[in-house]
Amino acid sequence: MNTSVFSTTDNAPSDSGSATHRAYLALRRMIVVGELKPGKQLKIEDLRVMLDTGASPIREALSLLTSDQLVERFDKRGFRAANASQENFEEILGLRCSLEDMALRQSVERRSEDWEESLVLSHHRMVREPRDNIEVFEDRHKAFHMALLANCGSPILMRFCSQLYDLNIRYRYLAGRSLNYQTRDVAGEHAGIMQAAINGDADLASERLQNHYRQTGAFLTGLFAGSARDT
Amino acid sequence: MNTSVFSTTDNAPSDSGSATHRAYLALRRMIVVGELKPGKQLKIEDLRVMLDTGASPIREALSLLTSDQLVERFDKRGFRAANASQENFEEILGLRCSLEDMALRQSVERRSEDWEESLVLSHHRMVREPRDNIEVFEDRHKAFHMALLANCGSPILMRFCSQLYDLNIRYRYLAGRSLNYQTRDVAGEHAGIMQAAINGDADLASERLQNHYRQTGAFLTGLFAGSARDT
DNA sequence: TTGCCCGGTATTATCGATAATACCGAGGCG
DNA sequence: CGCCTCGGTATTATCGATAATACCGGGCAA
Repeated sequence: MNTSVFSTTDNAPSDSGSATHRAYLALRRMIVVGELKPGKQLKIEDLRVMLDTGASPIREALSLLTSDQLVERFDKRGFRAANASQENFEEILGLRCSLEDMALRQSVERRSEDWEESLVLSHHRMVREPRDNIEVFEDRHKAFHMALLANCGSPILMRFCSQLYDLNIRYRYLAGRSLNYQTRDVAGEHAGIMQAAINGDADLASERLQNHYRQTGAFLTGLFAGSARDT
Repeated sequence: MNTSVFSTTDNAPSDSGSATHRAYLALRRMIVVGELKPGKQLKIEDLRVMLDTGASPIREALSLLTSDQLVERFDKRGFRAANASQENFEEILGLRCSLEDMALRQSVERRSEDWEESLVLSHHRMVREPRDNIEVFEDRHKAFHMALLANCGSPILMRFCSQLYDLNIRYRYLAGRSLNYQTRDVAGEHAGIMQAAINGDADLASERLQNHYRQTGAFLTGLFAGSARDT
């Protein structure tokens, strides 16, 4: 299936791959961006109609998403979109910081020209992308962050990071894409991380990366306080 | 499905759960213990006959195993048991050391009476178990190691560790259960780790745990050198 | 009135059949 | 002689129907 670790929205034409793969991508997108709300029962029949496909691909896609932790399965009682909670969010944030720290340091340690170039490239693609289509911008954003880690030489670790990234970004969407990017100089943060990485300064790069995440994290955690939860 | 993180062989009666769940457990077992060799094509039809069930449960089980990294999926070309390689093994070993270190330290930091008791208990169950049925002993062994980490408070991290454990133990089976346990005082190592954990000495516990893993790791790596690979 | 039991209904899990696709080998062409 | 093309065959992917199961509400009894 999706051998590539990144990409929430595959760039291949939408008719590509199997029905299962299409369903997988579509459902993942819907969950990540919050079209399917946390805890929501995912009824096969509904989804089948919604995506205009058979029940089997849906089932299989949901199974796949289960292991991405985006869907929970209850034996004989169907599937649900994964629940969201502050604890869960903080767990994800913490793990992400730890694992990405690890991956980033390895990436830097083994840095090469190719890697540096891929960084510059993915960074450029991100900044070039206008913000009017949030979803594709977020794709670029993920691509950039994954590129930072991609040189770590550990596919499994990459996979974990990618998963965590998706779990995390979901909270960003859930929180509504309100403020956040406004006051901070996010672009500057990105550039700073990249520079440190290219310069081979793992400590600095990692520190900047962690700050980058924790700031967004603190912001989101704040929202949890006075949140009108809708089920 | 399997909400419990551990347990390779579920202890519930074998007819429990859905056909999918049964297939999942059975296939996982077969792959982990090496009955299905790395790289082997997993033909739906064969497995269907072997496990005496329908094709759908098999497909779904294979999908699930895909995300456990025990099965690889090739779109339109079916499934295979995951490949094994020295790099892969070393990657797993390294990640395992890092992640379990993290989890163990958190566990120790938050230690409680309940947790200490669960340690003693799972340890006892392991040592009590005679070695004549390797598979159930390995279950106990895993249970013990997972119990060490279980107090870390991070389900996702636990899941990762569990996955890595399975991936790793597979190599142990692949290497043949030859020597290994002979010369070393494995029992002593286990007890030592547990003691340090209970005493709240995270550094010592982690160090012992790492040694525990790396020794087995070095042993297995050695085997890779003069190995007659059978495909 | 309150609690329990029993059907009806909705939904999932599973199966068997069909359609789509890839792999392999034989034969033809350059 | 080697390469390419064209079926034949094996295998997968998908569908539609059926069986199994859980959820909900009405009716009965205490």
